[in-house]
Amino acid sequence: MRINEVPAAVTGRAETLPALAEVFREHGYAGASLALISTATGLGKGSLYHLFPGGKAEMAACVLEDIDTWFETNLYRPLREQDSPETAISDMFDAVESYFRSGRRVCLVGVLALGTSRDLFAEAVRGYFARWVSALAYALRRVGGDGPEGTALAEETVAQIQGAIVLARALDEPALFTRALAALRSRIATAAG
Amino acid sequence: MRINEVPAAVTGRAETLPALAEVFREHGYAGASLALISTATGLGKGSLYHLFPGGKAEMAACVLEDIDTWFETNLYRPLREQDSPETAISDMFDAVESYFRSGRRVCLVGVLALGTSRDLFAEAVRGYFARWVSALAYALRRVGGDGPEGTALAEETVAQIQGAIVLARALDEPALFTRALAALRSRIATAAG
DNA sequence: GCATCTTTGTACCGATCGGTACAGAGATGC
DNA sequence: GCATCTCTGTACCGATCGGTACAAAGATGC
Repeated sequence: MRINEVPAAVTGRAETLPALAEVFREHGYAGASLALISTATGLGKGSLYHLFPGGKAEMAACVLEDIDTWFETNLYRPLREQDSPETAISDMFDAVESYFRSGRRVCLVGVLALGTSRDLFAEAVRGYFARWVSALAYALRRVGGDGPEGTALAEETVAQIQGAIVLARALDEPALFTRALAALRSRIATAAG
Repeated sequence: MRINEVPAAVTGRAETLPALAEVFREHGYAGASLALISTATGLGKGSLYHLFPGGKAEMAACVLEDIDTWFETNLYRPLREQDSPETAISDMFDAVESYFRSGRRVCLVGVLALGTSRDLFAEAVRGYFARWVSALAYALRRVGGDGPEGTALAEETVAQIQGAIVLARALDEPALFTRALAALRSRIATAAG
């Protein structure tokens, strides 16, 4: 391990990201204390600051990047590149349903967007939603062909997903999230058909 | 001031609530430190704990109650009781547009719903959204007459409002919020007409 | 003016915050 | 086996956390 520079470190980082993400999701950026992070990851402060010299801010930034990559790979790219836009859109709803655990799991990017920490991660937050909307709008235009209509429907769809997470959690009724996705599917099918 | 029991205290409380609400909105429950609260309200710790012996938790609870009362008076009751449900719904959108400052202001109840602090205020958060949905569903049923359809559309509408706040803030594009409200208005008009 | 009660600023409490320092354990190369 | 480098647990730092104690200031009643 003398020649190569950051092999084990990178590996170790990737493995902690899911636990880190969960802490930030549940407690927000301000509420995620190092003590919580330490227990959630099973790592002491020494290890944490070895992996993330930048502290909490770097942890959150890495988590955001990880999430962004996942969405880019599993949602945005298919929406843009898959041959059948109908299939891509349907796959998107499947992915959303399972990623957000049918409404039981919160969207970290949405949480950050609402807080003051938005300023810290403004660009990442903006990019995440902007690329979601634009990829979906592109797919909608391909399937429907209604010119600029796609963007409005894409915005409404992404907003509906975010709002459904809020509402499902507030009412403690995960079924509401699933229902909302089903309604969106049929709305889009109608608009396209 | 010997006979009556809590006159000045109550007055003082009500006057601090807007500033308190703003702090909780911007920083969340965990992020709203007493130092921030103190500067925002212009009150020292002595005064704050005199007005709210229960500390932060009581402050947040009072803010939530205040918000709930406002929505009950200005939105829910009109939706339930106004003669014309169409007017009530249109007034609701006007109120929402101005209350949320055209998407520049965040919904505190939504913020709390996403965080861990939801557990502390679960009942208040649940009630706020449950009554919003049910009042709107009732108005929609009165205007449309499609049986149980109203609840689904009401849920979608409230979720869309919440999601539009998230998205407008994330993209730093308040116009998106206004656009979303306009789309909802016409969707409801279509569904009703 | 005096006594009473309310209101408020300040000092302080222990706990916890994010972050640093560093010694020693553990792995690796030769 | 020994030197080198990576990793990690622990102790500690100053700052800030939410909350308390309390004395002085301000209002009020008579």
